[in-house]
Amino acid sequence: MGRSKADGGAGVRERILAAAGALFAEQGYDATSVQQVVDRAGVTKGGLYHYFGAKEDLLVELYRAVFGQRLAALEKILAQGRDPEWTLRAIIDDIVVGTAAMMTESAAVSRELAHMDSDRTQRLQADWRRYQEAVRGLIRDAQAAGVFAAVASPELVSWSIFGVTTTLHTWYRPDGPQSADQIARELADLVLTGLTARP
Amino acid sequence: MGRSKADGGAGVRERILAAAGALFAEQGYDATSVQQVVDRAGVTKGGLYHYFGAKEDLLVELYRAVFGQRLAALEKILAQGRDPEWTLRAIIDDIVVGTAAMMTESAAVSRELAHMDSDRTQRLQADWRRYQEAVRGLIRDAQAAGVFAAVASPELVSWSIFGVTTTLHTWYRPDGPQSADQIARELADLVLTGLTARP
DNA sequence: CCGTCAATACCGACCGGTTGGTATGTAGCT
DNA sequence: AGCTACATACCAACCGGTCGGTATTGACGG
Repeated sequence: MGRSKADGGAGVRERILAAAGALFAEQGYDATSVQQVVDRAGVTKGGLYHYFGAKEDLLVELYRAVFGQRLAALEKILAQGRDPEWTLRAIIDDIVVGTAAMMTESAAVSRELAHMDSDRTQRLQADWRRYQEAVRGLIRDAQAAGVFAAVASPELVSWSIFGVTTTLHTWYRPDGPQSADQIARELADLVLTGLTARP
Repeated sequence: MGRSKADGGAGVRERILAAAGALFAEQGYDATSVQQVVDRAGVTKGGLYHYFGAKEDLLVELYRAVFGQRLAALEKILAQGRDPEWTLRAIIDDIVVGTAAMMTESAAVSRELAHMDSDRTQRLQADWRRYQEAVRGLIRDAQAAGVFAAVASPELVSWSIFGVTTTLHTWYRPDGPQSADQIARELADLVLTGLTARP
């Protein structure tokens, strides 16, 4: 069995992560056994535990892959210092398109995030809360400045946005009638029309 | 009357269901063992399997308790035959307040619904889809009649509403600053302002 | 009012199978 | 020789579910 190079093209570590992401998205974290992951990745358990210390590390790594990009994009958007309407639209666009681009991994992470509470995941959840607080702050400031109407609290608005993206995997299909760009634009239109409508 | 052991006064069946709902919400369905459920309910495994045929039946029962009420309320609202704005507002109010009133059970169900695929649960998911289709149809008709603006597709609007409610458990606290009524009103305001704003 | 019997409610030890994780081995490169 | 990168074999713990048994209840004949 000469399988040393040019196997699936990707490295073993990446194959394991991809298999884990797909299986977690399909069946859930707990319902997926380590054996299933290594079978799909075409390696053995020894191989997996060579690269990862525990099953939970797979989830953490997936989380980093998905969320690290979002956080980096957010800071880039905020750094531009543009008006609230443009900024919120850019955030919505990034989170929808970015989530759609890594659908399986995002689905796994958003579905399973809640039942991790070990020390390591604590930090990741803190990052996620920081992201949300940035969005809420943006809305709060714009409402205080009179740019956005106070139809709804910053909390409610931000949760509407995140609610759509965390449940995106239950209805979005890459080959469906609506593209990710379209969804992002519609969501931004709905939210921003609500926030900027004149009485 | 002869209660043998210290209990909450409720029947064994109800105690088991309540314990299961709480544990599923806290840890997830797969991560919760039958042993944990019976420990919290103060009974034994034999007792649980006297009332329920399988672990999955607990989820199904919980689902019925949560969703049956929503479906009944929807039909009552639609039966009134009022205008789309009033109807959509009533639906949003019911789903938010109703979900908040059974927070732990709703959290368990909405989180775990995705990875059930046995025959019995298939039917329940069909009911859920019917609920969604009713909301989408309402929006679609109102948009066609010119009552609602076409800022966003019926699908996107409906998913915004359901996205908030299925993620409600991650941020709503009964003793928090915002009551369920307030959240419902704000969500309805945000959505309906977006849908009825004049250009 | 009592004794009997059958049904119901519940117990707890137990089962086969699966789980996450590990100890040990080895092939190839440096 | 020593290190990395995996494979193989294996384990203790735990899983959902079963089963033979007991305590409690209620209907009924006498």
